[in-house]
Amino acid sequence: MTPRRNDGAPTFTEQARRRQLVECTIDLIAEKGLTAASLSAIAERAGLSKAAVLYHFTSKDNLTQAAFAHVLDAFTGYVAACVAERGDDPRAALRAYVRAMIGYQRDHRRHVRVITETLLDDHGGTRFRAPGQHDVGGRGRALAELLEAGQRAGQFREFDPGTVALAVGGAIDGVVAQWLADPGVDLDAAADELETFALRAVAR
Amino acid sequence: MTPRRNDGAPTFTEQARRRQLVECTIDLIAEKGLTAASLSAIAERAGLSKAAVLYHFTSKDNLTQAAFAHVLDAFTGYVAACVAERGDDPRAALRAYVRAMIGYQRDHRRHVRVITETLLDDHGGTRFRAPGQHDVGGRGRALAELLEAGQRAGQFREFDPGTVALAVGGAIDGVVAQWLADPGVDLDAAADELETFALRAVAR
DNA sequence: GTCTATACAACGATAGAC
DNA sequence: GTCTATCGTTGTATAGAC
Repeated sequence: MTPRRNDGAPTFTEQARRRQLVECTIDLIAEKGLTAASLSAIAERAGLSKAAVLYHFTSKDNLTQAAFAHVLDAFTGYVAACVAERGDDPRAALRAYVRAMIGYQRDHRRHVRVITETLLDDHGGTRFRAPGQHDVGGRGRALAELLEAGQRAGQFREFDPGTVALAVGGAIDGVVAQWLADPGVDLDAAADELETFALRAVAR
Repeated sequence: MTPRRNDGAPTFTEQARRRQLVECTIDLIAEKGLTAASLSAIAERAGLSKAAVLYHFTSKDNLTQAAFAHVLDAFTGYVAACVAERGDDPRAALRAYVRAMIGYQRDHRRHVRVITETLLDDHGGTRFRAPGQHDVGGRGRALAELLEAGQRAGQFREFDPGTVALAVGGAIDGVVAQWLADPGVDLDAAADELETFALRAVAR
């Protein structure tokens, strides 16, 4: 009965509708926040009824998670590609990571808003994660492995890669969060600062 | 009419009721999260009706902000006191800051939960702040001034104190957030790691 | 398979009686 | 000062048209 179980053979219209609804949801969350992006508002923008939305997505949470995944995939994909380009040199890779993280968020404010809003929606637990720490798709581990590779290459000092990865990710999030709250700050200058900050912290 | 304007001469019962309601709110948020801490639930625990709660606090947001302020004051007070003890030596002060930030959050999980839950409640804007960055009471600036003092004393390298303060605060938040999500991690070991991480990053 | 229509409980908020 | 009664809106569930 429920078409969401029919993952093996999704209809054309089903696929198109899901994409459209995800798009509307992203727009609405970016514009007015998660709570203001009610099912009614999403349905109205998409031109259907509330119940029609719940036909394609079992719940509001289901829909917002789909929008979240869509946006996060683009984010992690971009960062991973940037880092992979400089995969040979650990120091360059770390710099590329910092620049990619900040550059993407600078250029995609609405996507960032969706990520934070969705992440911060309490999923019934204490599991609060800032954007830099979320381990969807193993991206949280990517930085830790980058750091570990640098240690093996003898370019970074001794430390626990997992903990330092959290620290570096958190440092980036902290600076970006400030920029989100007050776009007047010079994010590119902060990125430079952050680059040397991270390199100094892990250097031998 | 509304007693909340009457700040000059609050009734005894008024003060007591407000304190009681704030206490109930803190407990409920810590136990079940912000959304689950509905006005009905708070009223039930306090032994009054929903509307009676809204008499003492104009809105739910008003009440949760009061609980937030109450809890945050204790937090910032503790950290400020710890740092002031080592105010003479910038390096010791920075270490004290890191230890105090982590130590308090380790020992007061329920308070931390209230802070994050309240902070994350979207107040209609993009103003997302992680616990370490919030500038209530000028605590956000405290770290920046600490760093600046270290520069003047010639013990820290050249950098923008504001940006690096955000980075250090974010690094702490990142590690603590991971511990909140998975209490299995050794937070004390992470604190050691974070101490040298921060010192290395700002050293000449 | 896709959708409209309708109903429901719970929420935050308000007005007004006592 | 505290309560009851009520309102509009939210997310969700079900029935049934096409």
